[in-house]
Amino acid sequence: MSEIRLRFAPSPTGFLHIGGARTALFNWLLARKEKGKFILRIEDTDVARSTKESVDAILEGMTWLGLDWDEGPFYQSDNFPLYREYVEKLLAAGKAYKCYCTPEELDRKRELAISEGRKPKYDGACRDLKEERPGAPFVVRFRAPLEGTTAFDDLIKGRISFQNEELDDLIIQRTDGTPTYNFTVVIDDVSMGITTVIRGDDHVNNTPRQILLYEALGCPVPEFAHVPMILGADKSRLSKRHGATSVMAYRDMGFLPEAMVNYLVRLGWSHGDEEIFTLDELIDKFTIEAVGRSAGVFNPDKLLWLNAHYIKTGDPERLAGLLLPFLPERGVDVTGGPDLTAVVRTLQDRSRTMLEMADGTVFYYTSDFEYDEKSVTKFLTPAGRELCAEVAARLEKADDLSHDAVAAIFEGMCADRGVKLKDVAQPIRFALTGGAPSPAIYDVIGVLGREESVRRIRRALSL
RNA sequence: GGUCCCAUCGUCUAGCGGUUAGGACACCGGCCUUUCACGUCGGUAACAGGGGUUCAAGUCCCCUUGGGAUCACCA
Repeated sequence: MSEIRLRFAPSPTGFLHIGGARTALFNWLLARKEKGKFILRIEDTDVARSTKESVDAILEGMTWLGLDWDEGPFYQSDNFPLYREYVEKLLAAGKAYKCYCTPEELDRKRELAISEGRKPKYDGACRDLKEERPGAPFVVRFRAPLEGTTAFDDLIKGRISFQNEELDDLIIQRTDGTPTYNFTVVIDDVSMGITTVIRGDDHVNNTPRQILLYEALGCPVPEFAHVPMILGADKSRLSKRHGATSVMAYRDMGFLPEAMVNYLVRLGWSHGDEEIFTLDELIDKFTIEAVGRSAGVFNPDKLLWLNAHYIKTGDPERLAGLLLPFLPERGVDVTGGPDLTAVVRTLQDRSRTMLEMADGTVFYYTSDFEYDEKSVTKFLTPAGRELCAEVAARLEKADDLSHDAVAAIFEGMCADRGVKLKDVAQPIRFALTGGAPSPAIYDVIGVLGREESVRRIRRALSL
């Protein structure tokens, strides 16, 4: 069997959004699984709406998710001569014809049809025109069959069929000579040798027209797989009012790409009871047939849970690197402070996003924070002060600040003084962190180091 | 409105004729505990409705209802 060739073909009119990313992911996974090719094509025939910024944003999003492409990016705007050639070919074969109807005329007919309760499809006024009208502006329409049915076996949805009479003669070339979408996709998918088209659900209605075009061109029809839409909590199409829809916005909100990939793939696809998948596992286990047929609601809570999981189990060093961009805006400067990787280790279990983790780093790198007055009286009671002073003294003599060693110091003190751990840990936590929820206090001391820990305790005691 | 698609806990889903309808997120309890978390144990919660087919239907068929997509010289 020949190599499978798939493509992701976004139009560069905005950033890479959640839905597009999932479509790209499914294409990529199948390509990797079947050892085929994954091709990136930019659909920028709408010159007015397409921007370079959007192209960059889409590539950035793909790269962030780890979806690399084997060929491209190709730009449809580079293929205009090719499309023109095919239009001529169809025209010469009588499979397309020139239509001189003006947009105004068409609008009028459409309105009329709707008001009379008829289908608003092209009436075929120019379909059988005997002669050309030199100099007159025209569009080129595809001569679609009037009867019969066009059907295909969707890899996800099963057999879908349409009555040809429902389809009208679509415009393949505009008055200005530029080609239209339904035509360019077909030409490109043919010329790029695409064997399988995985795309959004919103394209099912375009599929029969495209199949007819393949047939008119005498080209093999690819397989189709239409992936269901992603909806917001109110079951309407996912949009800004449901929250961020840009993939990169999630990076900026402190999400890890592996969490996003894992979430996206599980939205509409499953493998038994499994929830957590690495990219490699996905390549191994993914099948397009297992993708569900119904639309799914985007659930930020579950994404958050996955993100927490990947932060918890992630490599601290890598996380430290990813954390860096979030620190300046919090006034955190790691130079001269505790080792960031060590800091990350204490925060992994309690951070659901890198943003939360970044917040958690602040006290480590702020040695002159303010102590809240109310809390001072709450934690630094006479007894608390006494205990803190002794901890400082014992810490000063300690040469090992490993978790176990610090634990031994605290436990030893509790035994000597006959107090509960809580009685000493809480005042110390307050002295070291300013009272914020913090990682385990033994670890905080270990990360802060002896000098800084003692200094902070003495400073609190001086209040 | 026409056409097309879809329908299991609130959400993502398992189920592919015979199950106490399973898992996950969220939620609610217990435990753990130096704060906050993590973790752990347990709990609430679903086959949209109606007809068939069958010894047997969440699973197959039809209808109803509900939801979504699409009907451009946009992609």
